[in-house]
This record gives sequence, C-alpha cells and structure tokens, in this order.
Amino acid sequence: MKKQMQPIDVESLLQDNGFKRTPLRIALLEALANSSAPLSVAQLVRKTKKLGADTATLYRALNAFEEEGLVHALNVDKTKVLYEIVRPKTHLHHIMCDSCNAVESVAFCVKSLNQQVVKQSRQFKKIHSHQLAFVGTCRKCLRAVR
Amino acid sequence: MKKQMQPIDVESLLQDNGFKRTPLRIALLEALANSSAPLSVAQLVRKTKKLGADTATLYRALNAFEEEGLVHALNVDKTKVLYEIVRPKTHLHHIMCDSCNAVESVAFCVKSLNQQVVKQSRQFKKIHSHQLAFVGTCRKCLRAVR
DNA sequence: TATTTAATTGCAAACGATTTGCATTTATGT
DNA sequence: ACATAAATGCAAATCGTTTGCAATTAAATA
Repeated sequence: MKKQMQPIDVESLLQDNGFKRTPLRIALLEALANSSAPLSVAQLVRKTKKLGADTATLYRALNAFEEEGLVHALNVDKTKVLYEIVRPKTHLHHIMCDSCNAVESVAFCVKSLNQQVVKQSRQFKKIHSHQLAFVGTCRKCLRAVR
Repeated sequence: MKKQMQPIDVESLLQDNGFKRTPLRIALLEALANSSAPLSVAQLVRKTKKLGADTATLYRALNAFEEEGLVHALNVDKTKVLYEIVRPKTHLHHIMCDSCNAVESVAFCVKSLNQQVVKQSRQFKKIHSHQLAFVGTCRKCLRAVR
C-alpha cells in the first residue's frame, strides 16, 4: 500500500503568492510537496547544496514561505525544526518515533477540546488553533530492539 | 482568585536525584516551582545573572535537570524554549497567546485519542506520550486591541 | 526580441545562543 | 577537618542562522 498524496503545482503556487520561480524555490517546494513526512532543515540544506545553491538563500526562502503561509514549521525539539508544505483543507497532526525521529502525519482534529480548555482558563476566552503531536516507537525501531 | 500550586521541596528534589545543592540550582528550581507558567530561557538567564552566576552553568543545570526528568522543555517556536518543573501525577498542556506569548498551563489529558491515532498510522502501533498546545489571544491583549 | 526593473542570489562577514576545556572552588560523605 | 567528585567561572569555540552588498536573474514592458 503506497502513500496517497494530492499533487501540488508548485510553480503556480509561487506565482500566485508573488514569488519569482527560481530553481531552488521550485526544488524546495517540490521536495516538500512530494514528501509524506515533514522534512528537517538539515535535509533541505543537503538538497540545496546538491543543487549548488547557497544555504543563506534556502533560509531566506523558507522564512518567506512560512510568512506567506506556504509552509509550516514544526518545532520538534530545542535544536530541530521540520517543515511541511501547507495543503489547503488539510489539518495535520504528527506522530514521531522517539528512537529514530521518523515523523508521520495524521489527519484528524480535536476542535471539540477547545471549549473545555477555555472553561479551565483564567486568561483565555477563545482558542484560534492548536498543535498536537504524539510520540511512540515506529515499527522499524520496535523490530530493531527485539 | 489566586493560583493554587502544590509546594515542592527543591532541595530534596536535588538530593534525591544525585545533584549537589548549590545556590544557583536551588534558585532555578525554586523559580520554576513557584511559577504557574513555564519560564523562558531568557528569564532564567536574567535570574542567573542577578545571582552573579555564570550563564554556562545555567545551561549545564537545565540540561542536566531535563535529562533527569526534573524539568520539561517546551518548544514554543523556532527561537524560544520554555521550561517548566515536572510535577508528578500532573499532566500538562498549554495555551499560548499569539499576541504577547503569555503561556498558561492547562491540566487535562486526551489519552483517548491515542488509539485513534494508532488506528490511522501505518508505522506506529503504540503511543507513549503526546504534546498538545492551544493558541488564542489572552484577555489582556484582547483588551489592548479594542 | 531587446530593454528595464525589482526581486533574488552568492559570498563573506556578523551574529547570538549554546557548548566546551580547563583550572579552581565547593558540597558532601567519611 | 579531609578527601573526592561534582559544580563552577571564565574565555574560547562552535553551531545554525542572518545580514550587507554587489552581481545576477526572472518577469513586465516596449
């Protein structure tokens, strides 16, 4: 069974958001669009270098994309950020392997919790959004342990 | 109505975990134990300096505490980490203000979601833990907007 | 297609937060 | 009080990320 992923026209995506369509940007969005899991900055840096492009440019692109809402930054831990492309009408959460750091996306939502949260809170009247991440051990790592 | 917080004997906490009870460490854990919201590294650094202690020592302490499970690091965004003391039998989530970054802790759990997640996942059979964070605008900031 | 313009890039330097090595100090158990 | 390992301060090193600036390139226009 293979992953199912709606294709994204990254060139249009760039154009529609006022970005020039440069090789690095196209390659970046393409990489993110074709990955079922979020990609680490390190991975993207490697890809950038392979293309002979500059790392500073990558960071500029990622920040610009994030600012425009084309990508979403996932703060995994103190020293690691993962990026994923934003797919309209898809609200994602994540499961992460505590052994190999593999990340899988999970599509489902917990809006119903919002009111409970508000009820408990002293400072907050309304919730705009939430982040939810699960941690487990993936099959591969489970097998490796045995 | 004032916050309710169970006191923590930080000196015993240090001792029980094989740490020497030094002024900085005691002050750090005390600060975390008396705060209802997680504290940023910047805040802790300020406190450290006020005590005339070295920043490197603070980082060493925080890392050691985290490794021993005395504190928990909260990855708010790419450039900001918050620390909270771990209170046994208390499972916390958080609400954050998207305007002023105020953080409030919320005590409640969503274990029931775990099986749903596992059901959806291709790679994961079991969830160990999860993180959940909500984003809203706090009262103070709401008022400021009007 | 050639021309113009602002956006994008590469490079090197700057940056800030965190970490490290090492000599000195300190808390703790005896 | 003493011995010992742990913890500290200081300065230097390190890492990922950002910035300034001159050169290049994509896109709009003639």
